[in-house]
Amino acid sequence: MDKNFGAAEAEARIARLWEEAGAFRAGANAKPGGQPFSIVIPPPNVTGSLHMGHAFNNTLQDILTRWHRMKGDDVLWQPGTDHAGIATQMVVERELAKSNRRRTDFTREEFVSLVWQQKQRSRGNIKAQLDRLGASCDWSREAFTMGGAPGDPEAGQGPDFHDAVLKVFVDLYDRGLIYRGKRLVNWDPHFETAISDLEVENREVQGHMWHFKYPLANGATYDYVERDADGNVTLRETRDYIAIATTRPETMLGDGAVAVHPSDARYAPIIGQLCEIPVGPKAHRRLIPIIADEYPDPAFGSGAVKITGAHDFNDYAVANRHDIPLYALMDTKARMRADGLPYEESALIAGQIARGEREASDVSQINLVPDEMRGLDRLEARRLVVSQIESEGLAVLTDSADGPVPHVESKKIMQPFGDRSGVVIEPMLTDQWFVDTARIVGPAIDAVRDGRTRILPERDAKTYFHWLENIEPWCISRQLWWGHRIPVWYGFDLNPGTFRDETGDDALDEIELGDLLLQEGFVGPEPRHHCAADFAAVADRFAGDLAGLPTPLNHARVVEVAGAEAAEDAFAQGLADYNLTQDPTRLVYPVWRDADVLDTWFSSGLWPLGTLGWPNDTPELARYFPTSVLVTGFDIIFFWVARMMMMQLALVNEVPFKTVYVHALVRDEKGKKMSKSLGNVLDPLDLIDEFGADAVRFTLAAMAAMGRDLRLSTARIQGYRNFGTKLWNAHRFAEMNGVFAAPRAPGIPQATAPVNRWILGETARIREEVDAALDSFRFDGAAQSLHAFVWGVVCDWYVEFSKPLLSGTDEALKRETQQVMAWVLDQCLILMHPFMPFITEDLWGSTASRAKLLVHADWPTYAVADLVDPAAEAEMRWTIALIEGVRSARAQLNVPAGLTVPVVMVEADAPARAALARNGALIQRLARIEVPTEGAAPRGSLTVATPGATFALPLEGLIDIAAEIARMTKGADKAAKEAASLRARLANPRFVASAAEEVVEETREALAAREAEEAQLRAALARLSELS
RNA sequence: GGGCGAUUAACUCAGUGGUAGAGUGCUUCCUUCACACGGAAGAAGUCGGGGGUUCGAAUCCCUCAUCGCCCA
Repeated sequence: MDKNFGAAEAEARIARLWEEAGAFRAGANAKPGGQPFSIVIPPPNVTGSLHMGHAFNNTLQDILTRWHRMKGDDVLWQPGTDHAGIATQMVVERELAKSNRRRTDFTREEFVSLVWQQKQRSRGNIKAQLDRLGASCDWSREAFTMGGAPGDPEAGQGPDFHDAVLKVFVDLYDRGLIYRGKRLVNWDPHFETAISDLEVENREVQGHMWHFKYPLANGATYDYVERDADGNVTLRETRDYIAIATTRPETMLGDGAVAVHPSDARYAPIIGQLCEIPVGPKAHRRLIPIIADEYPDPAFGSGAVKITGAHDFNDYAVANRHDIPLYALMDTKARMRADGLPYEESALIAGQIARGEREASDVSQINLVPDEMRGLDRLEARRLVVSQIESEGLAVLTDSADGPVPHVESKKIMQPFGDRSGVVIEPMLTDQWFVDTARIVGPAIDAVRDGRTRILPERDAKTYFHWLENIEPWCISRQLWWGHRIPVWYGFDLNPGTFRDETGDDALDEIELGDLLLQEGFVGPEPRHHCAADFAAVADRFAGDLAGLPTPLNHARVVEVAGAEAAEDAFAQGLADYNLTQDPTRLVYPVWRDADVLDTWFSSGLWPLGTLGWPNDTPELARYFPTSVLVTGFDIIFFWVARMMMMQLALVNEVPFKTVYVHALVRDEKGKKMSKSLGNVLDPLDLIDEFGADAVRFTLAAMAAMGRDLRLSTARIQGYRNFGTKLWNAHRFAEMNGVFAAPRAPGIPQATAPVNRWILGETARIREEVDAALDSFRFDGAAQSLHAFVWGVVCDWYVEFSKPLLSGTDEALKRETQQVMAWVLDQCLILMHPFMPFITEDLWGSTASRAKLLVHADWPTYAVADLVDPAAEAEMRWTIALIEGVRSARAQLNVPAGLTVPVVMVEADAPARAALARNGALIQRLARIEVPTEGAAPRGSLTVATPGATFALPLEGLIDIAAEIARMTKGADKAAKEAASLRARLANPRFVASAAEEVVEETREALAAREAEEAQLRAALARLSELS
């Protein structure tokens, strides 16, 4: 054997071994009747690459997966990737940009096909990276959240996710759980799409707060009075304006009201009055009402807030409460609108609405952006608005060194940014599709409350509840090209009105057609829409809609066109053709499909069901659903976990998983969250290259304390790489000593020597510890126990103890030790395998001929009760104490390390004598002493005290008596101090009365031991002081 | 502003009622026939401050301070 494990060479070789054996296939190594154990991987972004968070996440899943597989459970770890709408579209657009091309240079179909090609190119990344990590997922079942969608070159090879997603949309739509509405949504002006509030990152940035005056209508005035906390008047003046503060002056153009708090006495006199927005051409200044609402904070700014319902979420709520119109000011790129009615006309209509002279029904054509600002960027418009107000003297002034100046505060403000685009998000009034989450959230809350799904750590259940209990409608439409296109088609809302086919000839002549088409309301203002999984189904619905129309319009052929404009043309063309030919087959009813796609999370919300083949009734679905465990980061509890819970419960009325293990984040060395936009992402492959996958995995597991972020340091990884080497060299030692060559009986070896009986017991302890830790998802506990056992027990002690036995002359003892060591090392490999799969599999294969790969080895079930021999354990503890005592004394007194010294047993009780007799060989070797003789302590000797015995190392002349006195005094003092503390505790009657009996007993024993130790050391000290 | 969490050895972190632990680093010694990615022996913490509950508190409660995260 080499001195080190060659990770780079071995990892690839072993991965191939597993692959060729189909070792990770669903159900591999399952015992007859094995319990199902299933995990779905949190699907990584298909065009992405794995960062440390993924490495962490997948290491934990793999540990659980390998552990259960070895236990003989029927295991499935389901892998796959996510189509990641915006992110993937962005990757392709960025690629195109390199050759100066844009998405819009292509048709939608062409572009989507480019994305599929990109997906083909990059999806191997994820698998290759997971393979490097040793992730034992069943790649034969790889799934993709857009599998089977139009254009998928691999359609039919995996689960048809597209089918499932559309089915769910249609199902929820039919149940009234999905609706379309014009709502204020977060709009990303870079990607020109709506995004959900979870995709918005609120960041504090440096901003400004401007203070402006809104003059009261018709020059009205009021007494403005400010009071201090005691009610004393601190300011009284007559004002003809109301002051507002804003961080976004450009939105003033769309103001619909000024709001004050109903309790705010300062403004009570003017509630209900009108005031003037101080921007825009003077001739068409708009008046807006001053209203009372709970929203404004009287203590903030002036206490008065301008209400711009179409551009702020808080204002939107106020506007809805007070029926204030929502005037949109910006286009999809967040530039000031240039469409709609001219400013003058818009201002006029808005004024009529404000005065109650006109209904505020559809205000979308009203564009209150003054002509000179139309098309400007929002920030340019802001500058213009500010300068206009200031030049007109309507800014609130404040004193400065140069006299009064406009009051502009520099302050930190919270601003929303798109988490992908990084641009400032604009609240935007648009038509979108929503899931009525309030109606499906109940079962998701109940399932966790009643324990059908358990969230670990428990604290994260609070986050889950908090979010679900305050859930907002979920905007699921995205204005993208890459994604599941919404299965909704639109067509004109045609109404026969009062038209009758007077001629009764089931045909329409030119006059009749004219009567029909020109009558008011023939085409309704909003298109009709129908939802179905495909065009054929939806065409039937539209055909049904046409039934009420006069013949032959009621038999118009439903055809699909690109959009509303194409539909107008097609419809007109059909009518014209019919009119010319009277051939009813020329009549068409054109419909067009919704251009939007679904939020990626809508499809990944189906992940557990969809990957298992739902809606088909597959054997895997029956076997592995609900899944056993979901392992995921806390940052997507809302995004994903909660939505999966809601969706699976809404669809099949079952929870998607029984346990959710929520892990913390892997942070960078500064404790910052790793993110693509920050560019501080670490590549786990670099670490694997440097230290090996086993070391990286073990480190992550050892640091996986529940609910706490981990900061990865390479020093720690290196430490666990060394740990792997340690394990390796223990095997190398065993090989050199014939351990693997010796004949072996199956099962747990019989042992007679205390050292062998002892290590069997220690192995049983560690097996129980590891199982208990993994049962409770304490990955760190399991890793640390294994580390302490393999290094601290097996390598430090058992291997050392074995040396004199393996090289000794007692052949029976030698054979026994070889067999026990072979077994113990096998147990190390088995128990370590879920954590360090590569090195253990390699050693497993190279140290014996095996019936099965280690990945399929049987996980042990032996217990402490079966294997621990208390007598052997006590004896070995004593042996270790003696060796450590001798070593410590030697080292502290600078006895040369290589020198074998004589030893005299000064006193010893029966157990100590027995232990010495049975373990003399190991003690002599490890402590470097000669065969002990019995007698009084010679002059000038070192003293070593163990429970029940005192030994002396006669080293007169070699040692410094004063140093020995100091050492002994220190030891005696320490024992005395501890004894005193124990004595005090036992002297307290309330301790004896109220503490558990075994605690009291332990304390008594500890006291006795300390007292005995002190006595031994004092006696030795007395002898020493005679010398000096 | 609301919520959650953290504060333990020089560093990174375990440890939820019974004598303070790990990895790395540090000191001294050892190239002893598994391993220098090693061995042996050490030094090192008033467990953030204060108060309380308890026979007993790093651990439970209160409070303060500092830091972090999430939400507004």
